[in-house]
Amino acid sequence: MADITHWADVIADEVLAKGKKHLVATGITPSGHIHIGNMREVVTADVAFRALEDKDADVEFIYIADTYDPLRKVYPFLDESYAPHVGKPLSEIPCPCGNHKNYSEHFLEPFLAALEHLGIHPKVYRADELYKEGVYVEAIKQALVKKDEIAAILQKKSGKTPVDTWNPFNPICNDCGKVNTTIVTGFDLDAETVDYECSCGSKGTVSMKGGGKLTWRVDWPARWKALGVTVEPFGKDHASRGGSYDTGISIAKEIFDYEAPHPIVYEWIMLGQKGAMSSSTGVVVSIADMLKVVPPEVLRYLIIRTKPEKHIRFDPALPLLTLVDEFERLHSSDKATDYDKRMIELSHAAGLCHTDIPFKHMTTIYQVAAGDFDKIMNIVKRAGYDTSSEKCIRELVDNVGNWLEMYAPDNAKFSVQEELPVSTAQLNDLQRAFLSSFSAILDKSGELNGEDYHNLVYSAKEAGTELNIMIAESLNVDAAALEVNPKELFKAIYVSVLGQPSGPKAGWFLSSLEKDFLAMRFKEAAEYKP
RNA sequence: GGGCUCGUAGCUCAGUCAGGCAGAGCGUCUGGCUUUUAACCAGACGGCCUAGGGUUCAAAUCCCUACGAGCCCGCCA
Repeated sequence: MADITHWADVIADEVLAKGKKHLVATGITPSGHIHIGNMREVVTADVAFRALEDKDADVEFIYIADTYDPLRKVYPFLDESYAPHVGKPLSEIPCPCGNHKNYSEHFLEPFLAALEHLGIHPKVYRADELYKEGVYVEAIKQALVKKDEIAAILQKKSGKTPVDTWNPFNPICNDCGKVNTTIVTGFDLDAETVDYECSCGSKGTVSMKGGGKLTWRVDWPARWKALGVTVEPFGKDHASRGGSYDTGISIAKEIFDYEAPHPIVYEWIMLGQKGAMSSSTGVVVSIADMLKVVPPEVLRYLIIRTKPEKHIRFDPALPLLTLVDEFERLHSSDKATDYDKRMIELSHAAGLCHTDIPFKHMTTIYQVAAGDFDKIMNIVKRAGYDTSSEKCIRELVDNVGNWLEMYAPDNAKFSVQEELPVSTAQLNDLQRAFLSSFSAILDKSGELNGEDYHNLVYSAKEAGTELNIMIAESLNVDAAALEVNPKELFKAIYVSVLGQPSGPKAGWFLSSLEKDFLAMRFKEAAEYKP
């Protein structure tokens, strides 16, 4: 298929058909750890933003943290001391670790840091500040005045009859501090105040500036109007008929006289085989954890390669490596199509450095070197990779080390066995003859580099070499009749050292180990009879 | 009880909007690299496009129905 347009560019075209000036908005409630499911929203918004920029639209990009939402419950990661705070706005609750200004900042700070790494730079707003600054005052007034109209819209669209004390505005109780336990008893448009009664027994008056918030379904369209939002991605939870986007369209138009933003509905990210990512089920991979393991561009690519309305199946184990691989190939491929190039372009996160060492390959180097950076650098140099930027290599090494520790499946790991592996019992006579001869040669030779080792192993099959003659003698056959398959020899090496039939490139691998250790180990293996 | 999205090679997915020969990567297999088994290169294998019906000269693509997967609304309006 020729001329495949990336979804971001399709969206940009659709949006541009409506006008030239745009505001892309995204918002997340920082009620808990912000995970890579949430990341989809932000990356989706950023990609739409970039696509619009590329088409010379007059476009801005904002992120609104819903810091004024109430704490819904005591989440599993919170202790019971949070029970009295349930119902209070997140921005008014103490920080779990004590190092941040409040509860929402605790979760927001690492997330904003992650955004930087991902090359996403929206203008950041906090809902509590917007309310306190009075940005919502006009909307609150209209909502209070048109309360019944709003109720009618909600009833018609979502099919639910509101209770008679319902009000689009929820005052924050002056005494108990909760936002979901109050009812509105009156308001004064000139003084910009609202009267309330709270289930805690308190009665009082609050300001429209920071004294309460609009209920979510009204808050959202009010925000569109107040800030001028024209494009916004949101999860499918808001997207169904009767859902908050659906009611938002009507409320925006009929109450606030505003056209709802262009929707970008996205699906959830499924974690491995475990189902949807969700804080409540504990199926979560935080963005911070992912950034320890892969470059930010790969995370962007994960989101970008899939259309928003499709699930993304994400598995941080081996499939993640495949993803990294795919990205690296695409990045350096000269066969990339325009579509591929566009994806790479959109994946780009500024200020990053690249090495030409494949991630997958580094997992081997890392384990051969047992994580020792100097050894890793030696191996990398010997292999002829670009070592001009040690910093880049170190970043890669850190990622790989974390991946091995956090997500690598056992079959991707190997380790040099302390004791002779029992599987050496399976070695055949040729393999034993090879190992004992190999060991003897190692004993009397000087230091060998990777290539030496490599050549030495292959010399076994060439008539007239020392190793070839020794093997023939050991097997008591004529050297001319000796047939040697190097594959078998390599297998013998891996089994003796790692206890498994395959392993990393033999030359480098052996040269990274102590020669004396190898000589002894191969001798033991050759003689081992259970 | 309603609604939304998805279903294409062993795996992950493009292609569906705008109908025109069934695609890519990974994996597997084979071969090459005068031979670094997790490097690299080339090739091959691999499909009832979930199923059934309809529209059409022509359907993975549009329409209807069923099945499967995931999710949402109804509770916090």
